[in-house]
Amino acid sequence: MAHSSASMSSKPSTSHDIAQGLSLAIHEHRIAPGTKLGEDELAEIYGVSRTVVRAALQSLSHIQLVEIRRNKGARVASPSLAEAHEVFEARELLEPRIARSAAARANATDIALLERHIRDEHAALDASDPGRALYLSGLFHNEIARIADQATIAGFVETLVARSSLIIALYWRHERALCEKHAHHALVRALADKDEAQAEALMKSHLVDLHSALDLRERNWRAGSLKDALTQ
Amino acid sequence: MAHSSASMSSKPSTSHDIAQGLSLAIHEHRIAPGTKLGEDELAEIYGVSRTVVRAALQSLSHIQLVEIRRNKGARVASPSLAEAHEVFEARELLEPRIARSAAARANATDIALLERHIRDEHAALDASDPGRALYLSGLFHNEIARIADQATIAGFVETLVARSSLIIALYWRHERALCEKHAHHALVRALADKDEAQAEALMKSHLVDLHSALDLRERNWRAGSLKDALTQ
DNA sequence: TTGCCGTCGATTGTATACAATTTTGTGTCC
DNA sequence: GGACACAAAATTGTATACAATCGACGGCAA
Repeated sequence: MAHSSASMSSKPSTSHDIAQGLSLAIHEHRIAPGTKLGEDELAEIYGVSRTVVRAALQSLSHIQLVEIRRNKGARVASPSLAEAHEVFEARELLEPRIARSAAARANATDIALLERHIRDEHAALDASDPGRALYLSGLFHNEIARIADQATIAGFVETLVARSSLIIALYWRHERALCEKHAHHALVRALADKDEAQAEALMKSHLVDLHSALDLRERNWRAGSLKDALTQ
Repeated sequence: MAHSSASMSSKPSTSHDIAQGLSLAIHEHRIAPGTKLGEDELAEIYGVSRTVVRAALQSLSHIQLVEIRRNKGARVASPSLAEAHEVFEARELLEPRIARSAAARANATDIALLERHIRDEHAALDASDPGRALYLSGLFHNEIARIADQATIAGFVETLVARSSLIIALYWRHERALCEKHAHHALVRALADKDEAQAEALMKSHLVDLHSALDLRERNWRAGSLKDALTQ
């Protein structure tokens, strides 16, 4: 149940742990897109050999959270604007369908879990931790995909949500407030009512909103210190 | 340009080469679902160390062509019937949309390439090489996704096509002949005519045909010798 | 015979050592 | 002062060595 971040010298982290830790740090915007992820550096931080770190980085590169170039090492991915639009187009294609299936299958336990996610998200926002709120918001979408019981598409959604986190870090318009509170809540209502058409429509419009909230100008930030972000 | 299969002792294969070689062998049904892929075995075959083989296997596990279980090694994936239906449902969702985009963007070069694919496929069938024909048929779908210029969805399609090859190995009804000749040819015509609606409809019905040609009973085969398949 | 348990062999997981490549720094020449 | 060339350092790629785990075989007791 522990967050299993770095600096836990007691347990010998596996490559999965490391991938999870890096993924969380990227999701919560503690590591910026474009940051170099040196193998020795990570090996030292997590107290393992480069072998394990390499496995973790390869794993993350497959879901395009990091970009590995031969003999050049790994960096946190930095999606172009074109890629950003592609990702949201893909989400607009997949997730409404998933929401429909989820509405047909959701039970009381699922609904309770989703409501809990929303509560946690609000708590994170109140605690001025927008990074964590964003991460939980992503989990919310993943959870709906899981409820739909279509592991294949759910896997795709997971990678799209992950990449969305990078995209938001790069292209989000800060002027526009987080309107997700209402969208997510309404979606859960539709799922609870088993209203498939409504769930599909709400998901679609929610994603279109997100997509239109991207900034078409230039990217916002870069780089950042790695060890600080990972060792809390 | 070489096929870069195994037994080419001249070039020091990279992990990408090995993943490609294994992938091709699986696509062409020279390696059956469920086959054990021992690290030492592959390392010897390709003349590299286990390090490189492990990287290749991990790579293939991410697209679910092989299944890696901790301390148990890697096997060629063996999708369940439920997974099989999931894969085709996902394809029915993604590929018609992709076909529509491809119709809007296809140029003369693209059409020529697709027609060449179809010719190669026929040639393979005439040469009684159904494995290669199946592989080329998969390439055909990948190529359409590439033409649509949506790298993200194209990547998804690629993994779905790959898994479809496993599914066909396990659940294909042999009684039903390869009806793909007409379907693929008609699809290319629609793309050449830039008839988006027709392309979308044809792709959808083509996939539904494939899906309905799956055998709901039990799996067909298993195991098989590895070195023979890889060393030609 | 059947079931259990311990040892042994085989296979995978991890760490370390070495080779190859890229990057960085420095000195020289124009 | 700037550009090029070369050398040194740092980083990644690959191979090998060692540790841990799993599975099979065989002995022993019930």
